[in-house]
Parts: sequence; structure tokens; C-alpha cells
Amino acid sequence: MVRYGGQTRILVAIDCIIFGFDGNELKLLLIQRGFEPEKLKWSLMGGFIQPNENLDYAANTILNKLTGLEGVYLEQLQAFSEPNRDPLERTIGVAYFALIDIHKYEIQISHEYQAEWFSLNNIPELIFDHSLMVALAKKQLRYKAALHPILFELLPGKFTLPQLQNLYEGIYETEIDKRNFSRKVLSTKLLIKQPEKDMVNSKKGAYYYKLDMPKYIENFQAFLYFIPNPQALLG
Amino acid sequence: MVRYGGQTRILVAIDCIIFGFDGNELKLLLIQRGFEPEKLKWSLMGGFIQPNENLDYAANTILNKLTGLEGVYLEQLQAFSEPNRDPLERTIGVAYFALIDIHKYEIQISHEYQAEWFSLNNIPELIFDHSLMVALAKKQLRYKAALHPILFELLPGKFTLPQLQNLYEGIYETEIDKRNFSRKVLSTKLLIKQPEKDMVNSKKGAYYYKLDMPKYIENFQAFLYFIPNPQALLG
DNA sequence: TCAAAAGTGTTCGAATTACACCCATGG
DNA sequence: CCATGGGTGTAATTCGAACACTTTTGA
Repeated sequence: MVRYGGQTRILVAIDCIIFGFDGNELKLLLIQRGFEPEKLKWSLMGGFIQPNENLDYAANTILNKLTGLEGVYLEQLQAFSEPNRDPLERTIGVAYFALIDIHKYEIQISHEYQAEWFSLNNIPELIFDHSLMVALAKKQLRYKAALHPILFELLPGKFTLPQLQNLYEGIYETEIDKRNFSRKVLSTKLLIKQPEKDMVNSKKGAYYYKLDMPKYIENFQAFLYFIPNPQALLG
Repeated sequence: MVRYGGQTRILVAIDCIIFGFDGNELKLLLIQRGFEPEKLKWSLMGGFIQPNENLDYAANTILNKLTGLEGVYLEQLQAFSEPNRDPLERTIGVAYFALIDIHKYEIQISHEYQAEWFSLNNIPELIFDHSLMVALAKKQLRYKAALHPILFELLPGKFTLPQLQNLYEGIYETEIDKRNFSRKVLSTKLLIKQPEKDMVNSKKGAYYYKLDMPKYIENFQAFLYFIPNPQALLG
């Protein structure tokens, strides 16, 4: 096979920043690395790209291996490329961020890996440049979620408006007026009110809503501003 | 040196989508590829990453080699990774998009490469997946420019409001009311009116403006909506 | 009966849009 | 003197922010 002469070939790895929401706060799924270097240190879930995979496919495979989930929201973030980011051998790391319904994970958890959810403001020291990746993913999540309706990916199929608001408030570390919030959210017609209420988190109970899936998919790229003063919150 | 066993090492290339604005329309700088495969076909400017460079550095180097310019606006777009995107050998292509003042280029043009500016709606067939890259870059440029003041990177140090408006109208293929546009732009206080006028493009002449650099840099991440109905224009 | 959270409407100010006329100049 | 493009102001509307009380229920 003819090849490009005189060029260096290097490893390409994928690292997944996996976000989940437990109803109260945003969490990150980390694993204890099972091999050297940095064995047993906390790390993002990752792996090397294989010869016949593209990056998206590889990222999905990696995510599936850890969580058992398929069809997860996954988005390429950025390639990290400092020559010495991996001390063992030059590796380009392509970061992906994923949003999953944390409850689905709890059921299907794989036991191949030592994995654990960490609250976002309590992340342990990570290997290599993974902390940089997490920081960028956080920023990108805020950015994207301020403009597009992606946070539904973090919620179960049925959720209440207070839960949704809680999620937005957590991500932007701000408080939102519930009257304005519910009006804005409902005005998109993206949610379908269910007859049942969630009676667990309050005495009065809060109505469940489901996504109107066709409309949701159609509006995925649309701009939906659910939070007040988005620009002020995106430093 | 200890290494990761059993993994495939692959080539990593950078491809630059270089935008320029000639006062009338948005253009793309392409080169005729000087080596096989696809020799003499039109292509994005690119190159392989070198052992001690990170991607940003490599992209800057590549851009500088073609244009002679430094300090150019450059942003990582995405990694392209279909296994057969380069028929000769597996290569990951990391796309960068650059915004340059086309007039600076005209002076410093390098003659090492057969390079040519193409109007965006008249792009020739490109090698590999470069057309995909261009399409994504166009989309990203629209997206980003709808929210942030990056289009100034395409203009010379002194420019007029009609020129600026022309640029926005070209990128979004829309028409903007000049009264509303100038009010919006000037309300940011980002522009400093110059005493001289551009007498070339009209009889009456249009005042030149310069960027207030400190304010511009400060507001680089800020949200500035210069175009009406941004969401409608970003399909 | 009380505490806790859910649900709902109105008012005000700011921002956005639509729109039309006069000005300066070169030919 | 006229054609061309530059420059400017106002009114109407829409959108977003602020804000308080009633309801339901479990303890």
C-alpha cells in the first residue's frame, strides 16, 4: 500500500465526559483507570479508535461499554493535542460529551469498570488533561443548553416542571422565577402534560410532562431561551 | 520507551477553511494540491501534525505558510474521521476555520502554492471530504457570527458601516434595515468614528470606523446580536 | 391546622421592528 | 442638475422581567 512518507503516525483516543442529573445536581461519571500509567487514578471513560471506526462510532462504543446505553446524546467537543498530554506516548485525545438519564444508567450499569458519579463541584484529581476536558465540557454544556433544548436528554421520560427548572438552575447556578419559566417552557409546545402527578417530592404533587417527540426532534436545532439573561451567565 | 500495545497509530492532518471578504462577497482560499493522490485537484490548505506541535500551533504554521499572516483568527472546528476519507492511508483530519482580511493576504501572498479565492457559491469540487468541511465551516461561521462579534476579523483596520452591513447581509443572505443596523452596531460602543470618509464606493462618501481594540477584546466572548431574527437564519 | 411546594396572571419597561426623508457628491 | 448611496429619528409593537396569592396535601 502506498503511504505518506516521512510523517509520524500517532494514537488517537476518545475521552467521554458523561453528564447525569440525579434530580438535584449535575454529576459526572468517572472510572478508575485499570491500566498503567496512572492505574487506579480517576479518569474519563475512554479508549483508542479502531481501524475501521470513525470517531462517533468509537465514542458510542465506548459509552455503551460503560453504561450499556444506546442512542445516547453524544457530541464531539474538541481534540486535545499537547505533545506530552499522555506521558507514555503521543496521543491525540478527542473529547466527547454525553448526556444521559442517570436512572437508566443505574439499572444497566456495567461491572467491568470501577465507575462512580461525582458531583460537579467535587471532582477528584484526574489523569492527564482530563480536568481541562471537563472544564471545557461544562462550558460547552452551559453554552449549548442556553440556546438549544438539550437538557431534556438528562431527564427521564416523565418529569415535572419543578425538576426541569431545578436542572436549569443547577447548571447555571442561578434562580429562575417559576412563573416566567413555566410560561416560557410551555409556550414552546414541546411538552405534553400527563394526567398523573409526582407525589414523591411534594405534598401537593407536580404534574408529569413528556416530550412531544416529533416536535422535539424538529426543534432540536432551534433556539429556545429558557433562562433569563443568558449572556450574563455564560462568562 | 513503553508504549500502548496492540493499538493502531494513524496520521493526523489539519485542514484550514480560510474565509476572506472582498467587500462584496465571502470567499474561500483553496489550493491546488501539489502531490499525489489527487494532485492538481482543488483542496483546502493542510498538512500533517508534527511530533512536537499541538494542533493549534500546527494550524497556525500551515496558515502562515500559505498566507504569510500571523495572529489570524483561527478556531478548531471538528475532527473528521471516516476510515476511508483519505484513500491512500487512514488519516484523521482536524478542520480549522480562519478569518482573514483578504487585503492583507493580497500583499503577502506566498507563491509556493497555487492558491485562489473562490466565491462561496462557486466552490469547485474538492478532494476527500473537504466539501463537508467547508459546509460545516459555513454553518459554524453563521452560527458564531450571529452571536459574537467575529466578523470584524474579515475587515481591514478601517471600514465603513455599509461595508460591515454588506458583510452581514452576504453571510446571512438577507437584507437588513440600515437604520436599525447602524443603531445596533453603534450602541455597542465598539466602533470609533474616524474623521475621514471612504470616497471610493459612493459619491457622498461613508465615514470610516475603527474597532476600539480594548473593548473589542473584552467583548469577544460577549453576545452581540447584529442581525434581526438570528434563529430564523440559522437552519 | 399548619407547613411546604405547586400552580397561575398582570403590569411595566426595554428592545425590536417598521418605516421615509434629507444630504453630499461626482458625473 | 440629477442620480446614487449615506446618514438619521420616531412610533408601534413585542418580549422579557418583576412580582403575590391561592391551592393541595401530608404530617
